Amino acid sequence: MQFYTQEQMVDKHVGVKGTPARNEYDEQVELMLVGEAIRKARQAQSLSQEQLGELVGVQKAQISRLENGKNLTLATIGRLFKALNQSVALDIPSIGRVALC
Amino acid sequence: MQFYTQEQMVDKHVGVKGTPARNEYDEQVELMLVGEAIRKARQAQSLSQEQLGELVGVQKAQISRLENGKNLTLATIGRLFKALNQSVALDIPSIGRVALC
DNA sequence: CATAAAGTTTCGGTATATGGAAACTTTTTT
DNA sequence: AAAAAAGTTTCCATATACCGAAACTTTATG
Repeated sequence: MQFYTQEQMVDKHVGVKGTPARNEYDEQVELMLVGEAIRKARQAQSLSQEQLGELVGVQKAQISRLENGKNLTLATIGRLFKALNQSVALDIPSIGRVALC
Repeated sequence: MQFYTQEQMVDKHVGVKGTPARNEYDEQVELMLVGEAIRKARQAQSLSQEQLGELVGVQKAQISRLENGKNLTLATIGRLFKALNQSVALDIPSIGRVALC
């Protein structure tokens, strides 16, 4: 019986690093990770999506989309963590950090 | 003679923290800082906007816009620093870091 | 298992990003 | 100061984000 790593499976079924399909896949994964971070932050404060929506000023549907990696822009992320009362920064090692809220 | 801090001037002429006009202003400032970070990273490698454009696969006009804080999305930022061979991460203290490339 | 609460998806209209082409402006070099 | 290089802006068509409303699905709770 042969076993495969996650990386091998993705290479095989999506494409290796650098191919257009793989780039798009990797981007999606990153966005989903950001979404998951939002979800964790919300849950850590025991808020429902609806409650967070009220804090931010959007509907629960929008919160759901954000937590699932959709509609994520820098501005949106900033507004969200601002409402959650948490800092977010873009960290670029060679330059420093840029606070988003 | 009366002197004012930057913060006081912004409070007075744009609005205090929390007002819609001020929020929009602060967002713009953040985006410009990200743009400046991109510019610095490019210059550190002695690349022209045109050369960076070739690396990323876009025209120099687009690089110019990005460095001036326009058209900046997570995906765009990720692609850009990838081309510059530098890591970028979203840093959310309570949760951790999410790499964008 | 029935009901409510929480979360997700679809529809649809508006806003913003994408990025090429080309004109234009600023900066650098000679 | 003329020419070249670098950077910016405008125009424009297409794509994606934005986000409300409402239907729908999943997960808790009595």
